[in-house]
Amino acid sequence: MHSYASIRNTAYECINLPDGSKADFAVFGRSLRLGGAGTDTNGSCSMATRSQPPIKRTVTMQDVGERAGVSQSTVSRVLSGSSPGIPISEETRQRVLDAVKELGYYPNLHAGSLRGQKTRMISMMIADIGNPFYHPMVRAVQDIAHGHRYDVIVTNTDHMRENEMLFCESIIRRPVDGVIMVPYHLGNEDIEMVIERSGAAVAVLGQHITHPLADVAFGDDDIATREAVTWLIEEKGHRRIGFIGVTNRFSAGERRRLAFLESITRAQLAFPGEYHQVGDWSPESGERAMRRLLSLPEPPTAVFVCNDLMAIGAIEAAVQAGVRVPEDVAIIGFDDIPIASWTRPRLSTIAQFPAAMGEAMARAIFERIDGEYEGPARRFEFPCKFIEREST
Amino acid sequence: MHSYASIRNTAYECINLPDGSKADFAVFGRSLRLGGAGTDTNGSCSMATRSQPPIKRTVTMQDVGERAGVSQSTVSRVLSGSSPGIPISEETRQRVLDAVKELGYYPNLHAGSLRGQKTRMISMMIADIGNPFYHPMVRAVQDIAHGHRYDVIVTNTDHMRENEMLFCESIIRRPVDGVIMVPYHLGNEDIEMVIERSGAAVAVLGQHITHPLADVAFGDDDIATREAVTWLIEEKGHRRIGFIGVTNRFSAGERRRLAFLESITRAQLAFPGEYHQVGDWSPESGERAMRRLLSLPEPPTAVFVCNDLMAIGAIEAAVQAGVRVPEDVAIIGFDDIPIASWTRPRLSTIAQFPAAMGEAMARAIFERIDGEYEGPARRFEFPCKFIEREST
DNA sequence: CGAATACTAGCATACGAATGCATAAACGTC
DNA sequence: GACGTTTATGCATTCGTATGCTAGTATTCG
Repeated sequence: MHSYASIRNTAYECINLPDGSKADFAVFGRSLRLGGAGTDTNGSCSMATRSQPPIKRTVTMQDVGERAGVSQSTVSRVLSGSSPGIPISEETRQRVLDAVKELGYYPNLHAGSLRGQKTRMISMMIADIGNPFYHPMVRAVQDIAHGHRYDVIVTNTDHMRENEMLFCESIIRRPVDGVIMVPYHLGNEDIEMVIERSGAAVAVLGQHITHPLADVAFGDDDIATREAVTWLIEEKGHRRIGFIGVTNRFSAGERRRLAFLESITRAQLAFPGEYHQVGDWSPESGERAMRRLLSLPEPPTAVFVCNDLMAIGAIEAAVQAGVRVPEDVAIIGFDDIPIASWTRPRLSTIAQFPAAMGEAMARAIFERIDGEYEGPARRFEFPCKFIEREST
Repeated sequence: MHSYASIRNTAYECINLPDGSKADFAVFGRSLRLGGAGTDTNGSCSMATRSQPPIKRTVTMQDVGERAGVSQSTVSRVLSGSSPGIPISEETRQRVLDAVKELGYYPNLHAGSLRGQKTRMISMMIADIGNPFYHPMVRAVQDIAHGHRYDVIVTNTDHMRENEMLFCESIIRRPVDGVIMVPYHLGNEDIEMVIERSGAAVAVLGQHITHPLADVAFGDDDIATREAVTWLIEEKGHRRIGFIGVTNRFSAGERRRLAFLESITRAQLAFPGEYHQVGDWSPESGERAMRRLLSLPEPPTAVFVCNDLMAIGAIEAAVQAGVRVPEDVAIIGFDDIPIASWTRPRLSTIAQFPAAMGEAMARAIFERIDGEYEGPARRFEFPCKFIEREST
């Protein structure tokens, strides 16, 4: 009934070109309907002795072989480019290729995964898809993976340790070729376990990871933080600066807090405890934190916020409280997510480059997967960049 | 050396509880280091005849069986809750469970996938992770999937037909239990093929899909569009209304265009061709489209934009052109992504409920996967809701 | 006391593809 | 014409798990 026109016409008829190049694609099923052809030479289902109706939905190499009058192993060799030592006659190769087309054969990736070949999957762990910071990163990883004909499993942790550990377990249960993660709690031991048990190539966003085999990407957010805070003090003349951060001894938030404190101390400014507020990266938490700061008897005249989402919440809180930004209070964010340039006032922030980070991590693991690199862990550092807009 | 403390302490020791409930988790490896225990009863690698060093990274049921002094099949039955007819003595069960713990055994999901059991994966196709509209949807799907202990493969199509077809092919090559997609080009035939070849449960966001087995979710965006446009005309008194849409005969954009035209026509307003501008869903394209509208000799006093991202671009274009929103031109968007309430002016828009849609689709496929529902396709309609803010 | 009936647990096989090894045919050489 | 060599293909096994079938041991019944 259906013609499957759109799929059928795809331009992927490139299983194993005569010139020796190979591809893992087999398309152009002349008739993708299965089990109904009728006039095949020996097209009846080979499982006919079963009590179940002979409906077989998957086309296997066995089927292709029967159709072409060769064995399954020959089909495998034709399709996989036959290891150089083992020649295949041109006639056989052609018969197999024809049968592949006629039956609409596709290789079953699950089989290869089980045999310990490539799984053609990578797994990616991020904290929250809802945070735009991660989008370009996921994007970059996906694009590179798809270029390698890999699929990507994406998982959120919501910054929770338990979810990060579940992620590791899921990799042991379903080993993949590569893993990219943004851990907030996991340490080198956990990564060691993932590598040892799954054999995957691992890349991590996180300065604190020093596993000898895990490639690492990170931003120099401490430097950028010091520069920005110093700028607030020296250029803008702020003396009372608040800080909205997060709780986690590993995270970038903590690194930024230390860098912030360093700048404050160096300038010999006071930093009362109430000036340090804690959120959870979300706009709502930023809004709450800002409200607390604004309700202080002597509120800060500038606030350094650990990410843009919380900074946006902070702006919102200020607007609602009738406090002008930046006249009454300056706000500075971190990440430079797209929204940052659409708020009013537009948000001053420190740009990171998640797309570049994602790309670096993806390239790193594919170099390992493809055997192009086998050495020790590499560390990719990405400079951050302060962007002055209207909120400071 | 390493203790793997964090993983080891996870609270997932719940393989197959005595009460009959079962879980597919096996954790608490007392010693997750492999091949080094030394004093195992028969812990030496069973593959010792190989020339390769006896480093075996994966712990299999065979290993567990040897440790517990039972066969692999018995281990399987203990762990999988043993089909009711086949009882297992409590002592054996306990020995197996102990061995599982001691060896840190995890089931290998690839094996089950090959055997044609559940793959414990679902695949999700969206147009663009960069568009916040999809986040709550992906989120909802992931959360429900993880609740079922499923992983989610996420793929972008960038609205391109070719990528949508590649997605279908990838599902044939690596069958999954469930598929959720947001197609812009695929039709019923393509979905038929996916279902037939992969056997997956399929749910689709898209009113135009009427496949007898594919559950469908969609919003009543045409109704919402008519209401909003009529409101612009009747309540706000606009007579010259522009439209920024997209090109695609299937997409929601086209449906909204038709609904828009209907309202215009019913009000007997003129709609010159230049008032219809086309973008590609992105803010930049919205900005360009708006610039074209504003440069007309008689620009519209209100513009209906097919999604929020383009509407934000439109606001940007207006601001840059010195045109006041909403005094000089009213702008109305579609989707109600979070950013919409952070722009200035805050964007009036038509809310959709992507989280609810994602949840509906995920529940639908899991009902089919779990065999709780086997009937014909269901259609889940979600009302849209106009939200008046400051841009109109 | 022998036989029927629980209980248990192991053996063998299948899933789909890759690959080492064996084999068959064709050809050339002495 | 026997043998070595090349060329082309098939057989059998492997990956880790689930499961139908078989076999053995206790327990109970006639």
